[in-house]
Amino acid sequence: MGRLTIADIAARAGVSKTTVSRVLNDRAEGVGAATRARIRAILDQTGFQPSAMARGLATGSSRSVGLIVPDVANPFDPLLISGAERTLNEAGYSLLLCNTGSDPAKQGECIRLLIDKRVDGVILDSVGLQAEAQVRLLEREGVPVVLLDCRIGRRAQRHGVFLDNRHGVRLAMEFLFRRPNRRLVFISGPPDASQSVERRESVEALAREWGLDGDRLTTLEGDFTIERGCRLMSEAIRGRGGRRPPPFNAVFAANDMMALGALKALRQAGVSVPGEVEVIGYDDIPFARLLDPPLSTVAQPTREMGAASAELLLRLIAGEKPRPKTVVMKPRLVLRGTTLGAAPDAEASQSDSYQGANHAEL
Amino acid sequence: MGRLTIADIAARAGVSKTTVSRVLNDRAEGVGAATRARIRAILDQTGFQPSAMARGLATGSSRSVGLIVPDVANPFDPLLISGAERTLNEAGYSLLLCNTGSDPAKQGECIRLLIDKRVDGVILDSVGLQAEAQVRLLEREGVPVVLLDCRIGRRAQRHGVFLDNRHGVRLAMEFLFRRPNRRLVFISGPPDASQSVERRESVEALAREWGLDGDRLTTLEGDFTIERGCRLMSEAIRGRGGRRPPPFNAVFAANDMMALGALKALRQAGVSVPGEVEVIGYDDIPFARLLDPPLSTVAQPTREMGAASAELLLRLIAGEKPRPKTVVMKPRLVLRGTTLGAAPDAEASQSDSYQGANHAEL
DNA sequence: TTGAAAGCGCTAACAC
DNA sequence: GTGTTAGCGCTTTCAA
Repeated sequence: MGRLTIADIAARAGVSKTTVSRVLNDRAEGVGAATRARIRAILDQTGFQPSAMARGLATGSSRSVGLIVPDVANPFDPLLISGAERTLNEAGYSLLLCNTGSDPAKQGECIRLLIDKRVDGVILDSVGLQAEAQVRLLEREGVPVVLLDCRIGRRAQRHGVFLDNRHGVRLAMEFLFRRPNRRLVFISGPPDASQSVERRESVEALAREWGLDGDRLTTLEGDFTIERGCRLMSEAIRGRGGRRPPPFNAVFAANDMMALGALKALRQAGVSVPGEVEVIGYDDIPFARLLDPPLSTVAQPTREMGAASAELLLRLIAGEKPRPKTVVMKPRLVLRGTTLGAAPDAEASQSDSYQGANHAEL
Repeated sequence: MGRLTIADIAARAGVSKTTVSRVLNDRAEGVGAATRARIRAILDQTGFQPSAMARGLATGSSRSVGLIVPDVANPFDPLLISGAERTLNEAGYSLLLCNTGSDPAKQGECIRLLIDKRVDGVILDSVGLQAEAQVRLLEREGVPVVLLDCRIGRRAQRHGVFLDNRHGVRLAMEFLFRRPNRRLVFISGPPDASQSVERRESVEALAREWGLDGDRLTTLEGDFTIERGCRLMSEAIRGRGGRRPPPFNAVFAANDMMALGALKALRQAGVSVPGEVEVIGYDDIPFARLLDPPLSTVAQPTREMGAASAELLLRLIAGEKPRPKTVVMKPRLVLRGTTLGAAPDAEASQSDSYQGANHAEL
């Protein structure tokens, strides 16, 4: 092919590479108006595109950032990605996407890959406990890191964008316990996901605060999947006998997928939702509102979180030392069809759309 | 920070950069066993990561490819991405993800960006009619392109991975018309998406072939969104009067989103599905099976298509001239709860999972 | 088996 | 305002 280089342009314009470079980078000074125009013309006419690699090598910046997510095919991650991608692109950065499949080893490989691509920064929506060491690898290389929706290393004050899970849990719990005689089943997430841990601990804290005994609150150990949510719920319905109605009247799942599974189990058992049992999920994945009945859930401003992480990272890359170091977003409780006293149909929830995220900074 | 360079390693090992480079690249010859071991040790110990940019500049290959999709947040695209990402990563390539938001202008920018990143190839799941010119831009630069699930420029024989939409439509139509007295509403997609056009033309071809008159087949102009599917369906139900039952007993939507909207409209109108009206969608997005009733649909092996596009691109990058130039995948008809005489519940459709994609090559 | 030197395409001091 | 000269960190002939 023999791609055009800056030298070719310089030759055609009868100037030096430096001058072309100055035009390319829109430097105000250093080039006369006439020369500039002439070079511009040649640039347009040839459609010359300077090599980002060569430029990166010379400047020490690749103008790209890595985004590591557990699983693109999750209903959750794409929103994070799209929020981040947009913000980054507008700032002239491109996105190197890494999918770990929730495998810590693959996550390590991704990080190494990003290091050798010399990304200017990394947004990490991570899993696993090796993450701490992996992040340190990046830090050692001087690569700014923003944690996205995951806490790593309890103590370390790292930059990050998080959801206020304590608040989210409180919203759901206060709603479910708004009336007396509530008996709740909480389906928790896996113990190795930080969001899951936070949500579970928040439920437990509230239970202590309110003096809930084992009769009022049962916690089931889930894993964020539909199947598990479904299985746990069928077992809970059957209880020790096969009696009906079920020994509880409210379900709170640590994510929407498990809530979905739970709904399925309830339906199969002929339990009416929300009549006999109210159900609240967590996340507000796009399909939550499409279910029948549409799922009531703790909504997180996912896309905004992605965007916020990109903004934070951009500031770090620019060399700022942002205080505060973390952005904590507030979840909202969205009541739809799986709870009582709320819009029974998706139709009525047109006003569901996020009304601008709350940025509460710590 | 002062990152380590190959020169530092060379100095520590008391050898030349060349020698280190040879070890780095696992060249069999040219380095004695002892030296090699010594260098290896230093490499591990320092955790040295060579700069992909410098390497790329020297070799002329960035070992990265661009993937352009309309919208990550679609239920459809993530599967394509994950299929492609995996294959590429295994081959040592990383993925530059570009989200066009279905905006042809943004798509142009993405392509320019990828060119100046000097990606080794591009996978394009495109939109719009300017695409032809944009692709030519890449071709002019000598960048291999694989079209993914989109046809561009009717005549040009470009490399690509496609779905056999004619076959998919036939499967659905033959099923729906398996009994006499069927009156079908076909909800088509937008006229500027190639898949949409193919599906619509296939329906029309079949209608001619079978001599279906306007009484048996009504085509509605949709746009692939839930809302439009819902609105079109409610209008169709009301028909010219407000009579019930509706003037049709089958609905075929050109994608699942519109089928979803149609289901909602039917439910709101109190029409029983599949009792009074059978519904078939297209795509088999992950949530199709989670609906109640689970959606019958024409399933495409989305993830496999992503993977296939990556494989094809990899071969092009390797300099092969693959014949055939295109891979056409076969869709399957998945009968679930919105059609009669099939598994009425998602539970029964455990065997739904793709049984290996059919690769029919043209 | 090893190394010296040139060069990939660009930017950035520092002249002129 | 413009050009010269050095690199950026690697690979790759070509000699030794």
